[in-house]
Amino acid sequence: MIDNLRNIFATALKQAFGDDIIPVEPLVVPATNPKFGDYQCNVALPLAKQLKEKPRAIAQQIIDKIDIKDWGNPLEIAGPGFINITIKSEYIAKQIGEVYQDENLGVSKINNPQKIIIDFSSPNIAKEMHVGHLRSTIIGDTIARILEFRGHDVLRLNHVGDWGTQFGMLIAFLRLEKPEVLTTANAVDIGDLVTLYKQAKLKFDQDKEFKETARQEVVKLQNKDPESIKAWQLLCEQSRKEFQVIYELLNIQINERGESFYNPFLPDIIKDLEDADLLVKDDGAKCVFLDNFVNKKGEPLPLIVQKSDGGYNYATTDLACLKYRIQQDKATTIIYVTDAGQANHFTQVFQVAKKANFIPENVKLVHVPFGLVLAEDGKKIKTRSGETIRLKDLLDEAVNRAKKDLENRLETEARNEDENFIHQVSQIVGLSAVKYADLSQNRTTDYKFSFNKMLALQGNTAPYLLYAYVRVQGVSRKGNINLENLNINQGIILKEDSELVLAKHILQLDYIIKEVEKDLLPNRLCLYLFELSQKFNQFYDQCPILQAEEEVKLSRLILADLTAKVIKLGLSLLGISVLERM
RNA sequence: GGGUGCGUAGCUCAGUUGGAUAGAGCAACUGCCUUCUAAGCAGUCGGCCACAGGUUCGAAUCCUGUCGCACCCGCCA
Repeated sequence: MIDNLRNIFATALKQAFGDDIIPVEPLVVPATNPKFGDYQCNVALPLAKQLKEKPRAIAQQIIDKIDIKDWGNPLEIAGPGFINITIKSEYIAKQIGEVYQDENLGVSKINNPQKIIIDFSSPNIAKEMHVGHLRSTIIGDTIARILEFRGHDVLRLNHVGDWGTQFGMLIAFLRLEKPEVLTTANAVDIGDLVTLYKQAKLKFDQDKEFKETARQEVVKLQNKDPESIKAWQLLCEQSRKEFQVIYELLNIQINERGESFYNPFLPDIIKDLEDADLLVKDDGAKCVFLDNFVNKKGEPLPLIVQKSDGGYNYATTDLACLKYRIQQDKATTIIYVTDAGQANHFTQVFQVAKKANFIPENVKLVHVPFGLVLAEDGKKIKTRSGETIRLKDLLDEAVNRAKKDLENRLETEARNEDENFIHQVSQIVGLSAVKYADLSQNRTTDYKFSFNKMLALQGNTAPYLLYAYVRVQGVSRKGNINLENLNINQGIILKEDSELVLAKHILQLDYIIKEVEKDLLPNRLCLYLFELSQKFNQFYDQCPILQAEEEVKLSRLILADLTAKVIKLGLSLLGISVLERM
């Protein structure tokens, strides 16, 4: 819809002022206020300077070139020179019919699909996933789903922390304390592993002799000592299984390709940087000096790519990663979903990669940063004893609370439901509440985590959206109507205000999805779905469906069913499933 | 000290990239269930958009400065 309008206005602009006109983007946007119509074109104001004419006169000349009678009411010039566009309700009705029959609900596929890598989640081996991994995991997943839906070729990569000095430490410790862990699968669970890790760290910091053993263990690992590699693989396997539990709970698809994958390519990176004349030895470490990054004294800051002991660090891995993803995976867009604290790191790595000519013109590197999850008091989220909260515990609590809410409601409403129903509903409500609460915030800022707010049945929450969907299914059950078999041929009738408002909102799905694809802000999709649910509830309140006369009833059923379809699609893009009853 | 981000209603947050009288939700208060799930709807109350300048037809949005908060800053990731 909006694309059509933009084309119409672009053509009109050229007809009125010639091809040389410098276009102002965007040409058409949804109206900021319903009283200004459905869409508006604001270009006359900025063009005033360029054309040396009055804005209202410019607006008039644009209007004169537009033939509107098929789809809109006469265009109006308002205020200093805004052009207000109102779409005829017959045209809206026609569009609704088309969207209803389109399997993608009017969202077109992209013309030039890209190969996109999304790097997200990325927990560390031998550690448990905690709240900190929540945002990366679900934001990354949502972005992947949206880009896939638009037709891109998406590769989801889990850049797990599966390498580094800490493994030497852990393996050395286990050799002493729990050797069976290193030779048998499933000898400990992850919780114990985390405890052992902490003990190892303690010993590492206190015991000089142990520290040396740990160092030697790193060397053995790096030299591919079979016994050490075997131990390392067992540890990874153990963690992997634990991650999988979370991913299945959250319905996350992701391919593991950890840091260790890039080990063989690290020496080449140093060589590349050397060949590009970028490498400088400083204090024994090999570095690349950066532009626009200075230390306290105003001297350029280095990016260290090889430590003085010969070891590589994460900057090196990230460079190898970039090179591999571009050359081997043929990625044209690479997206990193990490916390905002790593913004500096990525600017630095991207800068060096560009200097080293790793990044061709057509490749886009995108850091998608997000803020922290805070406790309700605005401080860092922690358990009472001051430890980080395990992601598993957090999700379990959400589900348990959802279950309690449900059981309370069943009691007050004197409803009887079986165990299976209660389990399924609380599972979906609890998990979707956590996901939705996160995704509905603008990801760039920190947000306060509140079970009460996310599980609330009113407001911009998952349960509110789920309920709107359930209401439609309720109508179909009550009326004994199969929504799959509605006869669309009769056409849609939009007479009541709330019908028209709902219909117009449905038609914006296409625009919203494209906006989210562009700026990678899932909260905009959430807001759209929330407003959709609100508009549906208003319609539901004001327009009886089943009691209406036959033609109107069919039309309203289609509108309700289409709303449900949009909610279902929208939520699926957020990684959330719907319920038939709740 | 330098860098980045943030500061919007009592609370939690939007604000479509510079557009019209700044919007939601929660909380508080008032109405609406013999009618498709009231888990809803309608309404009232609530603002110096941190502060001060500047840019222009027009600023919560862009620039400069000040204050406050958070995060990052050479061999961890």
